[in-house]
Amino acid sequence: MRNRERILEAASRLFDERGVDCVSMDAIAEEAGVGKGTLFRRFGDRSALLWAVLQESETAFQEGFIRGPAPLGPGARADERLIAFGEGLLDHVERNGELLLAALTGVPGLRFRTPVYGAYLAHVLSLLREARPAVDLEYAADALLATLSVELVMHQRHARGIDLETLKAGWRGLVRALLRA
Amino acid sequence: MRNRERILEAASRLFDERGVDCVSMDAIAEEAGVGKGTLFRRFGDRSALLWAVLQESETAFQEGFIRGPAPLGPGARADERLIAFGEGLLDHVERNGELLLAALTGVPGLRFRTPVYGAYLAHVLSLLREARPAVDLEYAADALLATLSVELVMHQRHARGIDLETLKAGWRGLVRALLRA
DNA sequence: AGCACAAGCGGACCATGGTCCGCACATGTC
DNA sequence: GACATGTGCGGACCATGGTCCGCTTGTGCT
Repeated sequence: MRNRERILEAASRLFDERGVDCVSMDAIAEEAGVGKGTLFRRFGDRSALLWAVLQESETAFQEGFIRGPAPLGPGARADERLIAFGEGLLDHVERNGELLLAALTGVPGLRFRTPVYGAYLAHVLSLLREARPAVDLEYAADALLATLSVELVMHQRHARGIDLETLKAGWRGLVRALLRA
Repeated sequence: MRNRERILEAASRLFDERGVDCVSMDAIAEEAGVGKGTLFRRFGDRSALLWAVLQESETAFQEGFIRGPAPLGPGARADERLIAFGEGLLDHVERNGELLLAALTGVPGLRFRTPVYGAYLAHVLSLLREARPAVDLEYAADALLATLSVELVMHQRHARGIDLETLKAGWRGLVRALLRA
């Protein structure tokens, strides 16, 4: 079905023009020239539509840490990879923050049920197992990911005005402190 | 104005009966015997109404770590107080999770703009300053609080089924690892 | 008491995410 | 070509959070 593409293009266009929060589902349907029902039949809900728009960029990031070049991908030490993962995720949020934030808003806890969170968690957990810090690894993995949550990072960047490099430095410090343990 | 009390009581009653998510603003207005406009004039929005319902319990918790007995309140070492703070917050979420979750859902980033977050942040930051770990203190404070976020804790407890004691143990381990640095 | 004024209340109204059903059209069969 | 069947589309409809305005009610002055 070509409708799916038309909808995603219409949505992207409107998001660029007006910002994600100012685009209603009705507006997307109209811009795409389809009925509103079609949007919801194809995507289920608003959040899923936003994920679909993000998918390309999300896949690229995941490819990067699963199969890409070191230090993000395999080949570097676990501590270096963990640092690179956080820095990469911060960059990803820098580029796609608005969309990510909107995609996670609404249903509470959605974030954790997403396959994306599963992939991140599995990755961080496997790096922690390799690095063997003296803490509960599962707990630490959630804790580290919480530090990189879109909501927090967006708040640090835009409400508090902390610059990206400072966040990356904070992340490096945190990871090193934890792995030293 | 006695309306405020009537509304809060009606809301609490309905929340207990049906669960927070199954109670609409219209239902609260009807139960309280007031117009819907009155709800919004008094509280501004749904989230603020929920905070008002929570206020007593929230204030008690904050009193506890600001002025209460050690180790939660003043008198213990910073590391012990930080551990007690996290355990106390976990207990608080255990008791009020549903309401807290609902109160934070909706507006993204609301969590961080709340005076509650400000109070927690200031507290954690001051304990960290006292404990002097070798990390960026502001970054670490946000990171620690992110670990205790209602959304994450509720997910760990109810979707993943991790028990409260395990979370507390994880928190203790995390804090000790960080302060060792 | 009668009147002028202010406060604040109620519920009609709006926007938006999400649902649902009748219909149009494409496809397959004779 | 005519007809049966199924897919999937559109937009009316619903629920809910939030807004707004006209009116009631209480207050103070004469």
